[in-house]
Amino acid sequence: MAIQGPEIKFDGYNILLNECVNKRAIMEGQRVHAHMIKTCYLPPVYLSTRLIVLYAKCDCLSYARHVFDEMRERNVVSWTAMISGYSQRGFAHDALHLFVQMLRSDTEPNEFTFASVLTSCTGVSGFELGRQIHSLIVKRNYECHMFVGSSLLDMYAKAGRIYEARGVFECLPERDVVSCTAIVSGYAQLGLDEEALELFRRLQREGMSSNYVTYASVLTALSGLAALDHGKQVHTHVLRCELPFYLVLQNSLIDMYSKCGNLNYARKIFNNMPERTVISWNAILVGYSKHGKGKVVVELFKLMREENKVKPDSVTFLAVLSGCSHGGLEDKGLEIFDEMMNGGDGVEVGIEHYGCVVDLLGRAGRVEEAFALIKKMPFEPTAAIWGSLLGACRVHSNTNIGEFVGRRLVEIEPENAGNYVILSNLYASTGRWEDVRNVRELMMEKAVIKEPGRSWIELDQTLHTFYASDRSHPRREEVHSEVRELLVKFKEAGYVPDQSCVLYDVDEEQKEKILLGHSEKLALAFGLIASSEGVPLRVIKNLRICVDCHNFAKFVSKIHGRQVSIRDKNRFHHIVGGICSCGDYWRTGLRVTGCKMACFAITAILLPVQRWLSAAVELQI
DNA sequence: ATAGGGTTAG
Repeated sequence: MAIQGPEIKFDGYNILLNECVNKRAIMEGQRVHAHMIKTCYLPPVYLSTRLIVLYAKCDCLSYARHVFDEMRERNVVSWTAMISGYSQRGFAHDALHLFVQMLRSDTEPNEFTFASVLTSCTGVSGFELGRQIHSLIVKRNYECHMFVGSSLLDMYAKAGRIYEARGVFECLPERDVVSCTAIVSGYAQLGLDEEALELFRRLQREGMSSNYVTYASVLTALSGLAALDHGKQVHTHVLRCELPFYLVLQNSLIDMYSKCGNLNYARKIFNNMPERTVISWNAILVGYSKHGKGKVVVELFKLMREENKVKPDSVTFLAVLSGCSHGGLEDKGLEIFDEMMNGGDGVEVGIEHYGCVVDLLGRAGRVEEAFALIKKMPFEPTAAIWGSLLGACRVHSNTNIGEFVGRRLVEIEPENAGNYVILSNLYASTGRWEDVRNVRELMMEKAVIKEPGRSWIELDQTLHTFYASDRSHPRREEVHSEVRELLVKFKEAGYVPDQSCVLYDVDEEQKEKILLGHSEKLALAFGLIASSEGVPLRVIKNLRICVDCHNFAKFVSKIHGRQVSIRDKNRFHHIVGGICSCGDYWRTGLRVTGCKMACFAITAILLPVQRWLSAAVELQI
């Protein structure tokens, strides 16, 4: 590009800068900038604003800010350009700070400003501020503006206030792909998977259009439910649509297939990708890690480093470390952690990484070392980290450290009933009945049960959901009598109920009844009666599976010759012939009984027409 | 001249 001379007019600069913005040509932009400074002492507001946009888009925020600070006057557009520069690059604090300064300077924000600044109010911490900004928006009558509305509802959703988000959405006079996607993904990101899918289906019926972002969100919800058949439907559908940014969808599909228990599909998609981002690698690594395939995780990670096209990030290390932990590769995990500590790949060691290593050491029975690591790490240990160590103390019967950790946990996380259970079982194992009573009393006083236990199984494209002691399923009578029959059969084969996870202080018989009501037993029993012999059973559980149900599942696999896979909150358990891929190591889960019941069935994610189309296409993987 | 939704981890 040739710059003619000092006689060039302002609109000439404008055209040049416009080109630079479109091409993200930072070098050329800087030349134009330098030329401008030479020819005019202070450029007009709109030219400086163009420069701000250019620098912000090219990730040179400090240059952008410099231009902004040097401006002799600013208008709403220049303020907004700078604020959205910060917002889009993730500098939420700077964006908000500047927004407040803008208000102080008596510049009236417009719909562009609000849409942009709300992006920086994400998370629970930004929520209060977000609400204040909401009131400004209401006063200025921007609430029904499509861009502002989508941003606003997204802010509420990300702060966990889904009802407020839905309220904003319902008030929008018009809807488009973005606002619809925002609300669907809001539900999905909060783990309200059925709600997300139900809303998606309703909006589809009402004529919403979808793009790759929409399908990515739908796949998130399907991953959460492990709804494999529906996931395949969406897969065939997006293949037919030939959507742009297919890479993002491939990332989602890798995650979906691995969370639905189908690692082979996930791997095929990964292998066939023409290009991969760090998210693609992370998704497949996490997949293998959750399935306990530590060796594959390590091999893939090696490949990733050798290929050297994509840099590992902190999530990569999380996946690799937890892969080593679940796969029983302690030494390899420690080696990788060492490399991290020595700054090998330039990834900062975060508290989550320490958490993985604590888990890994604890699992290997190296409880003292795990404890020592917690004490010397430069972070305040979280409840999750103490909890992981407590689990290790339980498995490896380390009463000394266990007692210390248990007391600590009960202090910092008094609402979590699971902690009291482990602590009291620990006391019980050494005959300290007085302490057992005290802990139980404390539990009754302080603990709250947050999430009811729940399991589901997918058969013939329908998700059958069971809550603890469920009596709502249409075939409940059959299911319950099947569980009772299984109990008798399994006992003859050597099954002994393990009551250590039962919270309540009741007699043996009562405890056995509670155990039998556990939702995964109901789902397994239903799977046995509702599917043909030899069909593998795939059960998903929202919490961690308990020792007893794990054992029960082993008997299902052994006596009935079924492959059983159970995905719990933490990982997959693949059980064949009575042996589980997890090697019988996990932290105890918390059970709840007598809660509300429901039976949720979705039979199709896409509209009938699209379903018919999908059925005609073979999956191209 | 300035604007909104998404994919991995926790």
